Amino acid sequence: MTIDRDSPPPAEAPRPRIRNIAELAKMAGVSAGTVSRALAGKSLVNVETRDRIQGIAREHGFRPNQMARRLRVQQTGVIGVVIPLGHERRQHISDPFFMTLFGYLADELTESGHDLMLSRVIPGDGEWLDRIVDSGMLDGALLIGQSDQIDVIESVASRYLPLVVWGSHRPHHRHCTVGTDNRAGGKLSAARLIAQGKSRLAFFGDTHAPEIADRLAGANEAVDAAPGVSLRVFPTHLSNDEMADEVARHLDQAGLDIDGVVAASDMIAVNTLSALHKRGISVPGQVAVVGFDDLPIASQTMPGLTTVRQDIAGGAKAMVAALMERIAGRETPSTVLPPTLIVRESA
Amino acid sequence: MTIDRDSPPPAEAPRPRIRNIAELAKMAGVSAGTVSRALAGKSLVNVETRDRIQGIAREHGFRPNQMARRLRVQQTGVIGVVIPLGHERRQHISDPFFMTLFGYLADELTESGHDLMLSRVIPGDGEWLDRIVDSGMLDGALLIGQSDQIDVIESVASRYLPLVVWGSHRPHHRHCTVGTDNRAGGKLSAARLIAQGKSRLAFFGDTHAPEIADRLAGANEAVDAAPGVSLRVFPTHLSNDEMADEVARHLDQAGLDIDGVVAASDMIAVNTLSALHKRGISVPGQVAVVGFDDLPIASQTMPGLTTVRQDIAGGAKAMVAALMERIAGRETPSTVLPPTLIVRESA
DNA sequence: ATTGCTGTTGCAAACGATTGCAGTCGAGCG
DNA sequence: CGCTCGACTGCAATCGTTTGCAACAGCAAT
Repeated sequence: MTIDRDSPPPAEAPRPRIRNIAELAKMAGVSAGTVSRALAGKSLVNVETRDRIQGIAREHGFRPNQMARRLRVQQTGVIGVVIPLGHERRQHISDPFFMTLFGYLADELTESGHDLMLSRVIPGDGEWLDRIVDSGMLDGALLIGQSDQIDVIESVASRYLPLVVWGSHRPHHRHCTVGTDNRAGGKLSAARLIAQGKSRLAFFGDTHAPEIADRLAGANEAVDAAPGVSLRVFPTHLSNDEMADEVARHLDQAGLDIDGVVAASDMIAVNTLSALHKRGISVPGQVAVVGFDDLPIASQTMPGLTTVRQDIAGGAKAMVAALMERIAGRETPSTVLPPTLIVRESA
Repeated sequence: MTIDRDSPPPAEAPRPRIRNIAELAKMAGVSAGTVSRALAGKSLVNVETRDRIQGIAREHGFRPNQMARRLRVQQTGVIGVVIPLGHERRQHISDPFFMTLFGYLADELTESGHDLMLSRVIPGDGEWLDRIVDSGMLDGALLIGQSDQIDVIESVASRYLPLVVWGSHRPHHRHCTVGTDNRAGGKLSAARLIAQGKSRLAFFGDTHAPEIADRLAGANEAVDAAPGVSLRVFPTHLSNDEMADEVARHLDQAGLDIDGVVAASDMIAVNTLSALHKRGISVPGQVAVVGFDDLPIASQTMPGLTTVRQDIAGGAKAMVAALMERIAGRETPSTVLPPTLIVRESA
């Protein structure tokens, strides 16, 4: 299992390494200021000294220390990306939805020349977000999900402009959010099931998170508008390990008292599909399922998952755009993205 | 789509914000040095002045600037995580394997009190890694995958100790790697198919990446040892969009000339499963499939995916452990993790 | 009364860049 | 010849901490 324990490398040191601008300045016979300007390619230095300095720098592989530069110019080019872990404790970070959004965010951010920092989050302490935004290392911060930390978020947002949050917008919120119209999404989901002739619906999800609560509200809206249709809610965690068991338990408990399930996420839906399959219950014949998110995985289940699509890529773009505005000192309104129903086979 | 354009928030500023340690020092009537020590909880300051200073800090929500502190103490607590994008250009970052490993890495690192920075990667420029490690912002760097950048990695590794790479180990490499024994994994995969009575095998994957080439080599090893068994290789990209089409094309081209496929990754396997299903080809009856990675998704396909498991969590742990050693200035050997065959229904 | 601690605190020098301001030097112009 | 101007370059302050060293007070021991 462990190999290559042999000799250390021959440790060749071709040139003495230059540690800072002052050393390079001495070598070039100029002052530190000139070196700084030369390396930055400013026009104030004579082209030939500039080239000479850049030559030495290249030759010795010297690059100015970013930490020092950033301290001096008072901006870092670093954006913090944070997931608040409120109720769901462990491993939230590998949640596929988070990862997908995170991937798009990373693309957008690096595209615009920013670095991206994932900061330590200590739940259960009302100061986690303050610690992050006050660290002085960040030009701005992006939050993925509100969890149950609305109060903390609100309080920080009231004094810290460059903050954008993925989640649900409420009229009295002061913080800038980008998110899907979850209520509309929930309604789409339930409405689809009802349109397919289902009437004994179940909702699988954890309604402590505001997003999920909205989806449930939307589903209820559709149900209320349809006479003879009922909806039971089964609390289901979002973290992958507990989820599978919980779904199985719900299914066993409810038996065939349900003929349609509106899942609060695609992951829940996928687990439901697989649990139904194990029990020999046909989809969508006996029980229809509709998911939420439209993650890549949704198109690869069998049967294909009918789901409510969130425009994750568009959301990421909107978040970054808003953040850039706010870094520049301008207020931005919240954005709510319309969901769309993607019909596949499961409902 | 855009709401809440109304009035800006009332902008309450309860207390004048403290900008730095010196201001706080003036308020407390002590020197900056004392404040620094007090905030750090050092024992050298009188407990009662310490408490007083901490009180003022808390009251005003003051936190020392990390950029300055890190410049001074010459260590950042930040670890860079980088994916080299060599041949596969776009969207590599949302690759589920990468994301999964990244998630575990993030867990390990934050666990040990480190921040994690995803740096901009400019492919096609031999200096990308130098730029990252010489930025002066990082205590160390973790690379996910070698892609076709071995030369660059080797050259940086020869002068920069705190660097650990996920990927294949070759005897002459000087850089520290952590990775699965891909050859053994490939062999397990093909051997399973052969043991199930399959004899016309196909390999789906992109052999430009060293990891994948190893898996193919392992598969060939198993094939060579079994008389009458053949293996054809079908180049298949790793990025999600092209993959589905390619797999479909392969299947149409090969028809039933194949009865088993060793997929270079679970994502390829999942796509294969779904393409087979669409064509009405039974799994594992007519064609058996085995994947590679054992991502969470593998257990949720129908039929469940038989696959070669990489110990991603263990790998992440090993990478971080090695990195910490190296940050402390000690050499570490490479680690190669044994793969295991996870048997489900698809083969 | 001197010496020697001990427990606190202040001073000032780092850390490694950037940048406004002032100085130098030569050329050009009246 | 004196003056101005432009093109460079150097000086030194600044960003906000940390930390070695010195200082100082109070107190016990000599």
